[in-house]
Amino acid sequence: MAAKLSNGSIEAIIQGGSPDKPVLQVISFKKISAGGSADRYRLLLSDGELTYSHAMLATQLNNYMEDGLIDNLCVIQVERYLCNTIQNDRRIMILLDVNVLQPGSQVGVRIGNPQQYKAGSTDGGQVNGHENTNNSNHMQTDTTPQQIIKPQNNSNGPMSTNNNKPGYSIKGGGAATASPSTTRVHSIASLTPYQNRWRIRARITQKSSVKTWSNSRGEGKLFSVNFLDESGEIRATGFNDAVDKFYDMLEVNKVYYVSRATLKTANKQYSSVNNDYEMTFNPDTNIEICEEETDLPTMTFDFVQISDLEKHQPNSMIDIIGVVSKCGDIGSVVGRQSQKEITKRDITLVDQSGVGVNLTLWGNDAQQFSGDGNPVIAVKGARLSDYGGRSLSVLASSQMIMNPDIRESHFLRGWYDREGQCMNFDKFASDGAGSSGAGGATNWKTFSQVKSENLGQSGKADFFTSKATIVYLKKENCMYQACPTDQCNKKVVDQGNGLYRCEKCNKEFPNFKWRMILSTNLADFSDNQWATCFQESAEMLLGEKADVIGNLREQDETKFDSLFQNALFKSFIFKLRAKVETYNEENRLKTVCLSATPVDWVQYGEHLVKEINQLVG
DNA sequence: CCCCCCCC
Repeated sequence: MAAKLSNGSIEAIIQGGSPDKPVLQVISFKKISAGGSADRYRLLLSDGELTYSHAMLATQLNNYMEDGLIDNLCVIQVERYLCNTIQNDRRIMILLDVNVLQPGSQVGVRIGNPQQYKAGSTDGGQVNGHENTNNSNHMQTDTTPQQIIKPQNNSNGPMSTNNNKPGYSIKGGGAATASPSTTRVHSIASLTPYQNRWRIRARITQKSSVKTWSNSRGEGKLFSVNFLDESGEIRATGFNDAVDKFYDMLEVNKVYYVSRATLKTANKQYSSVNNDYEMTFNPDTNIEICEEETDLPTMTFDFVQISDLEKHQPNSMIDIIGVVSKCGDIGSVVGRQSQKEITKRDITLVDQSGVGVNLTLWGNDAQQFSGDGNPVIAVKGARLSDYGGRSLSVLASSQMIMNPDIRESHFLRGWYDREGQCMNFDKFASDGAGSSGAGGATNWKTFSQVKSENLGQSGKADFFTSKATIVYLKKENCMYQACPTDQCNKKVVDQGNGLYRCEKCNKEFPNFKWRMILSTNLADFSDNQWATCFQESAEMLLGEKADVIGNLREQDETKFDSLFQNALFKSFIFKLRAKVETYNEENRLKTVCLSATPVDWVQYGEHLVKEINQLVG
């Protein structure tokens, strides 16, 4: 006794109608992997009369596939759906909420004798699209949220959610289901640069302040907002005139109709928003506030499990959730570029994958943070770095939420209180070779890898560790007379009267201290690399303290020279920092040695064994 | 057309 399918509903939907909660059969499905981002599922649906292959499951329902709730030949009732026109007038149906009425194993057969849907002239040749999945851009986008926090429409507090029950399907909010206003708008997930007539209805989840810029390409001001609907999210940016036109009118949490903005490919490196495209407001862009009640979500996450962070590219943006197992003290660092002091705090996040990761908070976030009670922290748009194997940083553009009222958070709370708090957690790259103290952060690279992987070329510094041999040391100008004041290493001016003047301290001293800046060419089996060693690492290479070396230079040139001779062809473990810097409009890679330590051959051997084992598989 | 987010 198979369920009765809603005959004719597919044709109705494709032709713009909105039949209520159609009952359909899933003939087959196909997982579409989108290179690193979340999977999407494409379904071949039947209403008993027609089959239709341009149907996608919203990714927040992916668990229906992963848990086997939807299988071949099962019968579903589609509680909520969208149907959008994409390029070439093809219609794509996105299933937003479904109920499985009968599993495929119970149904066992194709119900009725459905024929492939054939549109008029516009859809020609695409009826077999189910087996031919890579021909449409929409199939490869990954714009739908994994987790959705519903708007605060009841009394459960500010993070109220309707989806923290098992399965967490999104329930349509009564009147909003298939109402004319929802069917006439496009879903964010369906937007591409290749179509020009669309309108979305979406909630603003984040709004930046107005920022001005000035560089070689010009100057101006801009702001950006994130839009979110049931299908996904997109970032939109307004420049100059668009700032004046839209900045004040757009408010966080309010819902707007947007049309006629420019769509372009998003630069994922800078975006925490899960969309291949982004929007730029242009003079034609129309934005209107939507005053009606909507059931649009307020926030989405696409969480990465901590143990999976290694699968993601360093410097990318990810969403993370974990329990604060350790909360470091507040500290401060001086920015290399800005020379400004900034406060920071390192905390450790853990999850049920059994791995812990460092998360760095900056400025106000660091100051205000308290780890009391081991809270759950969710961060949308944290920056992933490969320091220490993997670590995370909360940016100004990130959204950090303490104890969010979502399913994952409740799960982690229960797990941590029950067992997590007693567990020992793995760390990334706990490969201890080359580290003396607790740090242990080791990102091993050969010099040929440094080049082939373009380390330091991204505009950000890259840190790595190499075992290398000194093949050349540049003796000239490797030392200077520096201000004797603690902390101040400014070069002093010899006044010729036995006094040395420091311009920075604006003081004269009867003495100075020797400081070193030593250029060295390092080699490993794969390539060689110039690096600059300052005081401590230079002392390590030469095997003497800087003040001794300085005095030798003045008093015993033979011994001074022999220090350099003896250092040649010695090997060390080098921690290096590489970054492209610009001198006279010329870019070159600058590599600075942060530390040099004698090779611990046992540890280094263990590291090599590990690498060999990894190569073997 | 921004895209800096800091330290090891």
